[in-house]
Amino acid sequence: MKKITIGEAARQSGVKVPTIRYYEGIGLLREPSRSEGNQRAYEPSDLHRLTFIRHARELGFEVEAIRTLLSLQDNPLQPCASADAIAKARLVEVEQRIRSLMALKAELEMMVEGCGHGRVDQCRVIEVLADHAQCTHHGH
Amino acid sequence: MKKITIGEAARQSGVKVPTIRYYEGIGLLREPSRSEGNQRAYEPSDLHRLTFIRHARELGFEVEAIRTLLSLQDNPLQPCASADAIAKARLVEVEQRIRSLMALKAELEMMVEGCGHGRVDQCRVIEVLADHAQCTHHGH
DNA sequence: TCTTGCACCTCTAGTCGCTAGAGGATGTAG
DNA sequence: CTACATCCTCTAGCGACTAGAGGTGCAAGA
Repeated sequence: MKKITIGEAARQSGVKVPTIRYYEGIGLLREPSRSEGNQRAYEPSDLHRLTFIRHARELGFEVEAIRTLLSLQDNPLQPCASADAIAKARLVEVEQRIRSLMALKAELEMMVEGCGHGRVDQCRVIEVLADHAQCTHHGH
Repeated sequence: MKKITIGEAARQSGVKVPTIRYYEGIGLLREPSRSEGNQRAYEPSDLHRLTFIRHARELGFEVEAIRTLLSLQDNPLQPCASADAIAKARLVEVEQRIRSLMALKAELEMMVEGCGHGRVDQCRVIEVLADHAQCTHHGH
């Protein structure tokens, strides 16, 4: 098996070099073997793990959730209810976030459209911010 | 004008007490006058400013953007192009974030639906995370 | 062989927007 | 007068990195 440097691992996984070292520090990634000159030498399995982590981070999973997902991956004979629960919880979060962002979008659009590009004292943007009652959405 | 305590200001503005002190520390809020016993005494104008800040934070504006928006509000005779630009930039951010979250939602739904509640080695959640090529959306 | 220059090493501190807690002073109600 | 809530300042912590200092390793060209 070919070992690769941390820089190469970064290139291939899409995770930055300091972030890889950070993941090692918090125990997401095992400590790799070292070259004679004390440089980290990664194996293909580390690369897989890194890619898994990157993908999960992109999906917005927190490090603690990823820790659980990784330990599930390491024990493939367990029931996958935990993985399912984690993904479902994340899905609910994402759905909520989308709803809230849609409301914000509507409010921002109202602000921007209402701006007549005149002076600040007639500006809808400032006005809406100053007076919450003008919001169409009062959920926040 | 009636002065109020920081706790009352927190209650009326919806901004927590330590957060109000924090805003003062970073210069978003002026230093209020003090009572004999060195306790902060806020005026109605401070309350307006706090509400403005809270509302802007809820809309996701960063503190630096709010600093600019506040200085615009303080100088109402200026043209409002800056406020407009800030709001527009925020709108673009929100739209991008919504798009990206929609893609994540689709991917998470696929993961959750595919999970047959069996063992981890057949779990779609883990599988998709491990193999990025299975994603329907390759933007990330 | 030497040197250039990049990639690597460890360690600490900074980012953002708060939040938590220690340890003490003040204000108010009974 | 005594509780007790609220206030004060100060420092440290959160998550997930990112930046920088100060030093070592290594491969390639002159």
